[in-house]
Amino acid sequence: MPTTSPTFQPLYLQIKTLVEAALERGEWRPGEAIPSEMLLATRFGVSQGTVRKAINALAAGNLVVRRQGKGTFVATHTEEKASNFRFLRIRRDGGEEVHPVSRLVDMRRAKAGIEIARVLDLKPGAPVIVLRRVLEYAGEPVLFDEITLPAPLFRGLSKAKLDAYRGSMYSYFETQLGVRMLRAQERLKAVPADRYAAALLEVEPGTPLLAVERVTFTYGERPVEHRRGLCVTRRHHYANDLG
Amino acid sequence: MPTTSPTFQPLYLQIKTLVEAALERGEWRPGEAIPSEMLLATRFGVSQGTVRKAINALAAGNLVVRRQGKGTFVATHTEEKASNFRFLRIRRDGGEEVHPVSRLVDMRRAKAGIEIARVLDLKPGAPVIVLRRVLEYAGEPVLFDEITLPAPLFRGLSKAKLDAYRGSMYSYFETQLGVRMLRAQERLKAVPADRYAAALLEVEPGTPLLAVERVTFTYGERPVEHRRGLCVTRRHHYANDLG
DNA sequence: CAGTGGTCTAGACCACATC
DNA sequence: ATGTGGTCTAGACCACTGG
Repeated sequence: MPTTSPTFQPLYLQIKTLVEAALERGEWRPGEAIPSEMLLATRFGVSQGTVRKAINALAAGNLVVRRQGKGTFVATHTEEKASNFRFLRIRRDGGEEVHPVSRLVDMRRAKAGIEIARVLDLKPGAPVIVLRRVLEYAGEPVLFDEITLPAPLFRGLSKAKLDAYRGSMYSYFETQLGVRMLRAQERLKAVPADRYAAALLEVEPGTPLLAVERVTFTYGERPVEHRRGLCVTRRHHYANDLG
Repeated sequence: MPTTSPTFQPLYLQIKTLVEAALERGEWRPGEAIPSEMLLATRFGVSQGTVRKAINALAAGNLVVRRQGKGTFVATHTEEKASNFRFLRIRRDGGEEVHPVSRLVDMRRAKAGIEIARVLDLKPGAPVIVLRRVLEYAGEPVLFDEITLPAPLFRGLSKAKLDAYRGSMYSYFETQLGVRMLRAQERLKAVPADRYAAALLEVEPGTPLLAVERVTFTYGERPVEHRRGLCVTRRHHYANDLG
């Protein structure tokens, strides 16, 4: 029954919160099916229709994926078609889809600067891990990323293991470290290539590059990654749909 | 009752198509309320719940806006909060929201080149209107747009009228010319400023600029605008959310 | 075949806005 | 008080998947 009160929240949103909490606590793993609507309905003591609305809301936020006839599954970065597409917006100009390959440049431990600390909600000087990598499309270096992660959350990350892993970086974080990337904010600018990026991306210093700054969030809107990408847009672009 | 057939389409989607057609034919004007769910249900001979699903689908595509207790309204570019925000992703770095001001540079008639013709689904050489304008944030030129429109659809467009109009360009198109912008695709690159853009944007030639190429669609996925923007990203950025 | 999500209905009631 | 969209329920049936 609905809770009538000044801070009214519909029942299906309360159910949504409960299921979301179960997801966060790992009751079902990424890729696994969650219980059927009927089971959840009896578990929470509401009708199937109410559970349906709750799950639809979760599906709208890409926390779960519905598949008719099969069930509802915890979203994962592991099996997304061609292992990409939810967060990577860089495309070839022509249209032919090419799977980029990631090449890890280096990895080191560092302390959070004041800006990184602010966006990751850390104390300045907190330990972080900094990864650098290059994405190559058809052998051509296109994107240079510098990725900053809070060290405690990503304990156990090693260059060797990441190098050996087949699959996307977010897939690795999810399956090996238990950190799930759910949502991200990006800010784009145009900047000239510095000497270091120019060398890695095989362009002249000063070449205009697309700078993509990303903050990625996990459950509870907690920021867990900062990423700065520099992209050569000679034969590639950043695609965006405005609905 | 549902139509059982090999090309099955649920009833609510059929209703959605009917309402969409009514919107396109202008049965209700932008900003106006459409009939209540009950009225539409009797009109189409289905239950209120089915109409609800149809309208929810339209609302998800931003064709209509639902307002509890008031009704469902045809989406409009005229009253969107602060007259912007659905398509303009350029923001000040700081965060203080500043309303940009549009300054029309020139307007001329031309013939579609091969590329423009392709994206606007016209024949090469078809008549188009080309607008150029600068967007200023707090008096500072930030974005230079070159906007190409199919001439027949935008008959009656004049520089004087556009100059005099208070409100966004899409609001003008919608209220004065009956062309509604519903959806857009954007492609972003980083490019060096040419001399002309550099002068208008008050930067040095060669300065990296964010190039935003947009194709905008109206009902039926028909492209009706091509736009190329060049943006100074010294104190501004392009904001994007990845869900 | 049984089980899943998806659709459709009818009715009751709630929250919000307006008069 | 009335009318709007929003929630909740219960039940029936449909479409899809897999054994």
